[in-house]
Amino acid sequence: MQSIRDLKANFSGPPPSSMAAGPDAYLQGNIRMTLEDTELWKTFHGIGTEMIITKPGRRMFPHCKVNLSCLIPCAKYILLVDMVPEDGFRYKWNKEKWEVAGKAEPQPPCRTYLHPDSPALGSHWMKQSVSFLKLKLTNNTLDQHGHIILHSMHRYHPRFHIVQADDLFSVRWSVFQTFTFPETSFTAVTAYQNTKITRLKIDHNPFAKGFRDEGTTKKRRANKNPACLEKRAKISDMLNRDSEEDSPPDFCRSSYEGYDADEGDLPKRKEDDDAVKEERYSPWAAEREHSVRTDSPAETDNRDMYSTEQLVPAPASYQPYRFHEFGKSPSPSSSVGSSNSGSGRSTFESRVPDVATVPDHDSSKHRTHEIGPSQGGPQHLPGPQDYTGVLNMTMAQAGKPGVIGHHIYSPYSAEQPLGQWSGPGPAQYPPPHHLTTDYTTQAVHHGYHHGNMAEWSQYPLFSYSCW
DNA sequence: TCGTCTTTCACTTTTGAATCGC
DNA sequence: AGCGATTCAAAAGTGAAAGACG
Repeated sequence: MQSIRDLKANFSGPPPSSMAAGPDAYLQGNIRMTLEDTELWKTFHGIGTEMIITKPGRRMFPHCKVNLSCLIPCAKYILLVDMVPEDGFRYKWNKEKWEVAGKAEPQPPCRTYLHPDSPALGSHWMKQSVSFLKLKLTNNTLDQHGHIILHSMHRYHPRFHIVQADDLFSVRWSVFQTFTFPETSFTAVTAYQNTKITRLKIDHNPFAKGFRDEGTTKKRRANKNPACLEKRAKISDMLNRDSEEDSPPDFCRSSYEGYDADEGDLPKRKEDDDAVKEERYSPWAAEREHSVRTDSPAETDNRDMYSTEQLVPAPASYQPYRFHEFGKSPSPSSSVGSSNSGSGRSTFESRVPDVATVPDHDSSKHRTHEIGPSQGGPQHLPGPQDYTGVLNMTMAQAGKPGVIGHHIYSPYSAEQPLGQWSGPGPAQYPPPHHLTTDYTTQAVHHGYHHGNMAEWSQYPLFSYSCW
């Protein structure tokens, strides 16, 4: 097997898709990932997607659902998702648009969501769409449920990783392929700011059916609380006015208008989807135009922001953005490049070696160093990717003799109650549990790997710092 | 102290999985 | 064993109150 270090050289520049493959995985470079419900995502994105985050954790809506193809049917893959900050700013909703409100908070412990089916054969991943429905977002930095921790009023986008690996242990030796989709970026909030987003969510999320202004529910609500209906009418009226008259040029209108006109019939709107100009109508456009922050990534073309992430082949439904303008990517690794020296290393470039060559260091120590608020302030951009978390998950074997002294959650350890996670965290966060046992890669317990992988999906895989 | 912004919590409704009975 | 009805936990947004901050 080619050493990862050797591979590094291969990624000193934008790798052609064929090169995106790792050792023994030449096909990886051809992996295709397409986002499902892109129309819905684009509709939200056109307005400025917001995702509620709560202490107990909140699911995303729309939720991430992807299709994979060009995997090796008989090879095993692991699928992961993490959230990366779009930029180093905190935002506020002011007068119908988002504005920069200062520097971002120090990044909370970074967590990665492992798809419960992982690892699974390529054929398994390809036979149907892969849903991340159960992925939850929280603003609770003390969260012990493995939810992804985000800061409110900050912007993020999900990043999907697929790794060819027979088990979690071998992840560290594998090459990650990372995919991002511009339309999935969102602002984490504790309460919806944009009423249009609220409306969209209500009309598309089955669980929010009860709040729709139609059918029996409407009558019931009207009877119970006329004031509520009145308010809704107001909102509705406001929305209409928005789209009809003084809709600010910087504010999206087309997508929502179309939506309003044909409520709950998304597929039909597809025809009008050309109207969904994510760039042109996104509320973020306002920021790009009016924000005093000229250095805000928001000012760049949205597509560029993802370019460094893309190793994506070009799916019909979504054209990935390939490597260009590396330095502008909000992704941790690429940001590092731009912040450090402007070298503009691609995410992929940095990631590959990081994954495989990560030393068995004390990640908690490392972490404190990396994430701490002292790290040059909120604007400090993501540090080098530290994939020791991947090791952490392998640790899993909890309780098995072995390896690295990483702090990890161990569902198998009697000493550690389920729900304890172990992402090495910065000083301001609760100290991770320390396993009394160490691991070595040889300590892999095969039985474990074929056990309930789903349990691991709730625990941090990547302990790297995002900032 | 006051005002604004953000977060939290109780509430209502719907969904869907689990359970029970025929 | 299979099917339909029922139960209940989880998930959704609302709106008011509390908390944080300048």
